[in-house]
Amino acid sequence: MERGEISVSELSGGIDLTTTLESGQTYLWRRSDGEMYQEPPSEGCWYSTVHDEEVIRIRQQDDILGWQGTDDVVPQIKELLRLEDDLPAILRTAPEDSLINTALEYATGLRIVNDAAFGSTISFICSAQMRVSRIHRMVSALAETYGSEYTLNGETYYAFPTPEQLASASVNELRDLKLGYRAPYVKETAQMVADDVAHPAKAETMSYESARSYLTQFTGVGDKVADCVLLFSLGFLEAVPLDTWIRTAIEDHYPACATGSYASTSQAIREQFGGTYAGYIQTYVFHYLRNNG
DNA sequence: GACCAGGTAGCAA
DNA sequence: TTGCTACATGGT
Repeated sequence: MERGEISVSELSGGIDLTTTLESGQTYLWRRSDGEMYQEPPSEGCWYSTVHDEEVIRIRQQDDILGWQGTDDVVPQIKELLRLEDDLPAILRTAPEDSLINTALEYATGLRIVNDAAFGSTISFICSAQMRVSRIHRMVSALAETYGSEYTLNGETYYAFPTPEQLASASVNELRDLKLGYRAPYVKETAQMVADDVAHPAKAETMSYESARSYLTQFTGVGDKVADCVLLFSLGFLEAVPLDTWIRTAIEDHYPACATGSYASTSQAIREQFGGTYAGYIQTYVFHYLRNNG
């Protein structure tokens, strides 16, 4: 096992690891002291994931990010947590208003994540009409049931299943994991990727609008889920997913942006949030609203 | 017991 | 195109 440290003060804008990993962007990490979201992490507990066949553990203690891995996983951590993003420069592109100012202050150190595309896609298919803690439970169940096992320092970790592994599941098995009506969506999308009909990662090099449209060919992926995948796994930082929270915020704070269709409302709020990094701003606002109603 | 949660597919007009 | 409605499940 390798281990090491990353100095938080060397990151532009720093990071708050718990806020970043428990703000409903990613469901591919787990906490060593039990369930996420309910209570703050206990002192010294770790977050873990399996990425590209390597176990990654990370924790934050004040100004230090401690990490452990099957190898030197610093490059993977930098990529997954977007540690190279210049946070102050990004947040300066946001317009000044009371909601945004409050949200930016509330979630200091929040970074957008960069999950693997397939796991992100399935996670957000599962997210339909579901609270974040339950999405996390569903995704964890998928990993433990169909994912490959990895060992680090005597502990077992589960990778998110490959498309082939997930496509081997029956709809009834997925329903037993409490996926509900999302079960056939997950099955069909996994099958499409396994059969190489299409792959979410292929959207990465497209224009934003084309990429969103491309992703909606997967069963269970509509405009909103597509925007989540674009923002949280494919680097489209302008994507603004219109979920129930953001729609409420639009009605309350930016009524002029509520222009009817998803596409036009999305474009209006994207411009309202400053364009290029609108998705970053959206995630701060979402996190603030979800925790403060 | 309603109501709601990071919605989407299918179908009618 | 736009506007319904059904769809699972668990927490408040």
